[in-house]
Amino acid sequence: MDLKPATESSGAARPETPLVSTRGLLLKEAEVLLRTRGYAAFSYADLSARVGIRKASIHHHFRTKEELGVALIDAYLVEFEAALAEILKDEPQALPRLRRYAAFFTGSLQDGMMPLCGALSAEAFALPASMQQRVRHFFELHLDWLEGVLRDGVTERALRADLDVRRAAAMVLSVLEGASLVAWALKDDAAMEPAFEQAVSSLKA
Amino acid sequence: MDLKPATESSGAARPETPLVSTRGLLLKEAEVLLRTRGYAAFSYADLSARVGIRKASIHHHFRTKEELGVALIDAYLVEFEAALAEILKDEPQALPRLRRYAAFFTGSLQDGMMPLCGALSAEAFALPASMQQRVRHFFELHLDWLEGVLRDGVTERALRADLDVRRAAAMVLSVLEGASLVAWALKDDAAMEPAFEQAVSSLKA
DNA sequence: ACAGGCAAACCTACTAGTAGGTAGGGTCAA
DNA sequence: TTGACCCTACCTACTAGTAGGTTTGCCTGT
Repeated sequence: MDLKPATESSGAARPETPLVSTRGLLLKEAEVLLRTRGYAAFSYADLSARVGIRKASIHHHFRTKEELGVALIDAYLVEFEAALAEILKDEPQALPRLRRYAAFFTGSLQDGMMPLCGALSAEAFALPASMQQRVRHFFELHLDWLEGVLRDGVTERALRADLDVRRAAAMVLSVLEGASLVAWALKDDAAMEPAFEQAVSSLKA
Repeated sequence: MDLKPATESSGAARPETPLVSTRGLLLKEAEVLLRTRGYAAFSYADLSARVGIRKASIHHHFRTKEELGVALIDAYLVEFEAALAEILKDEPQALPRLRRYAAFFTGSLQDGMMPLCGALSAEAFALPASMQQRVRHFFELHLDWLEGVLRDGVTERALRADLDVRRAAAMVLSVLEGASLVAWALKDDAAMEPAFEQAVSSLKA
């Protein structure tokens, strides 16, 4: 169904990998559903309607819903780690790094979605163990990255010398996840950035 | 099934309201399910198993799941408003008031539950409209109350004179909801209170 | 160069199980 | 005798997942 731009000009080009793989489409649409409705509240029927293949065909790519969920988080995690690394490369200073980090959360909301792990956390207890484990790993990744950024900020004297970087990292992550949650429920993200800036002001030297 | 302590000593006492009404039990157990699994992921079957009446009998008390959900939030809201009023009565100062407020969130986690509206917010989009509306109202109640406490804190000179109280209120709510979410996913609430204190330190005079 | 094999990808048609909800009847206290 | 409360038995809609067949295109042997 229209995935290939025209019916054929066969011969010349490499034919194998399509521009967007069905698997990739499934992951993308499943992510949208997960980040708007939650894991329990989205179904293979929803997903099949969005992607344009039959429900049963999803099972060809992901044997179970759990496997889809796990693949989804794993794919997201890879992208996210790359994005975090890029921030470190682009921005030398702690405060601009934190603002770029915060932009992930504000950007999600502007796209009409919850942050992935924020969406998953609330129903963590009802999730398959393999997914719970990945959500935990994801948060620990955030906390480790933030801790590093904050530590650099202290040595660079942009942040308070007496800062407990682990606790401060937990605070930054919390305020952004929480602000996302509140903004999502209120359908109003105006308060997100100010809340973040207010919280970060407690870290400054 | 044992709801009434003994078979009867009829006559003397007012017999009408049993010590724990089935309706009350349903609300209580539904709240636990909602705050641990989420709205979509708990069922009338789960609830009936916990309360000890048949699934169909739940419909005698709550015609629909939505009606149960609404009643649950409304009941919670009444209790919560009373608790907030009591803080204002007991504690004259802003910072102790905020700490008592934060204790609602840490207390929830220690009881093994998410805060009610934190649990609901993530799947807000998938909720019936009547419940979405009440979640919004609940957050606005929080924000209004916090705003008042912070404003008093400013006049009492415990908090910074230049504080934007509305933004600061959003920050306090966010950090607590977010810290709950992270603690819930990590199954570790040790970082909650430090994160809160760190955030609040940005408000102090 | 063409036949045959093969596997990826998708389909229709189905399953068992569970979701929320309904119909109607029994019990018992006021 | 009414009505609150709870029951058994049932309904329809939908869930994730399965069985088995069709299409498509690449790879290989002759």
